[in-house]
Amino acid sequence: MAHHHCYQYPHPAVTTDVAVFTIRDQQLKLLLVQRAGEPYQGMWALPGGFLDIDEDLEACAKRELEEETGIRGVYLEQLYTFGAPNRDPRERIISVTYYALVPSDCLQLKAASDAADAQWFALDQMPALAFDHQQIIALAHDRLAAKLDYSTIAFQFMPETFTLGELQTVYEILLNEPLDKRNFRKKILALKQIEEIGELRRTGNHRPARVYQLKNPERVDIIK
Amino acid sequence: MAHHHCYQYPHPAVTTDVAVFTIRDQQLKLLLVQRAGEPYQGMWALPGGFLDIDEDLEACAKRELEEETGIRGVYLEQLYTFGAPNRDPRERIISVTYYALVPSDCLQLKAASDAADAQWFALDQMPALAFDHQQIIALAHDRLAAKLDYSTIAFQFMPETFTLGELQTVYEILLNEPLDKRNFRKKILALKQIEEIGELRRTGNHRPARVYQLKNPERVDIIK
DNA sequence: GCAAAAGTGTTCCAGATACACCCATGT
DNA sequence: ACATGGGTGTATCTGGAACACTTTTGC
Repeated sequence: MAHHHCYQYPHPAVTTDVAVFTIRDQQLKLLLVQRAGEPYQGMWALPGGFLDIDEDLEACAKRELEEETGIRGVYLEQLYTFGAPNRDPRERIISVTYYALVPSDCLQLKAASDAADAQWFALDQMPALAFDHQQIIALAHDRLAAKLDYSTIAFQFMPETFTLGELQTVYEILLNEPLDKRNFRKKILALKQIEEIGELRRTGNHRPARVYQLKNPERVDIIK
Repeated sequence: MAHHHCYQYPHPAVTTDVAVFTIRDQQLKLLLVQRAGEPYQGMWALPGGFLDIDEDLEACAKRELEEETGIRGVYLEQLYTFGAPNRDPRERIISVTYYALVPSDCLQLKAASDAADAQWFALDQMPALAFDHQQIIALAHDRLAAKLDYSTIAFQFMPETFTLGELQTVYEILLNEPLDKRNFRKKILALKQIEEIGELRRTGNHRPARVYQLKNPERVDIIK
């Protein structure tokens, strides 16, 4: 039953790995799974796994993400392909990596067969990571930071409806600096990416806030 | 001698393909090779080929590029990884694609074993292309256009020494619009990426131009 | 002396930044 | 009544865009 798939020349294995970001507890966090098997058993790694032979790359990333963490329907973008000859001790593995952004109200994490556990980690409190995943995360974080400036990618962190104050908080966490409320609102509304749904949300001892939603929830636009 | 490399699960093949751009005859051109064997025999394709099992991805792109076209030592950056299940009729192939920029004085093209011929094509005069290479080229062109705005990537088209007039012509070709000479010089010199070598170049019936060179020829910086 | 590209500063405009007060609610 | 975040407009600054003439050479 073993080694029935034979080729004239050696073939590397191909995997996908996904760096999933969200905003939780006023911090940017990343989703990791604890490895159930060798190699690097017990260490933490990005969700991901081997490509099925008739499966599209992005479909593989989505499938592994759902199998290992229960997350689905998120914004997903290809990041980079890693293929250093010895990045995996078992065999030559090419990893096509993706990064994903999930809304801050996404709670549906589940541990599944390939992963003993899945957990959110703040970027400055990461455990020891398997393979070259530290490098993948660093690149994903750089890309996310760059895209904040010239795209509407940050909207992908928002739940279906949200207030301008909540959106500003997300931007402040991502940029790690306070923003001016009036300038922020002016810039966001000028993008014409969100619209009022006509409701007010009351939370706490203060004036209720207008509720907005994205006009094109799936879309990330390049701005400027 | 065939099919000695066996695996428990099926493995895709991995290739690299490279979209090489240059400026020639006042046009942005792309390097294609004519396919010597099946599939798509006689059609044109990007230079590229199969990854050796112990070879780094970028090394593979550079090796195939030199084997098929004689070009070496160019600026090379990973573009995207294509892996639609039926993009190659032979077997499942994942292609890690790169794009490269070569200086406009690069003449060393040679036909080699895998490619019957190598030739520069203007982007609006492309022949029929093998596989999904049309799609790869479109993406590479988009990326190049985007990077013009926020990086110093255009300098990679310049030979070792050049004049500001030559540099402006390159930008005008890439952006497909005339530029104001004074604003262009102001912006370029503000980048502090080039320096005078102290010589003048006289070409034609007019005043000689100062000759410049890059301070860091290998480096591409993000600007703004 | 004429044609052709090299070289050089200033004005103007638009988009980003800085900034302070009133409003609606819960306790 | 007071504490809390929601909501709003204007003045200033800065970086990009527009713009014309003199210089040096080959013929």
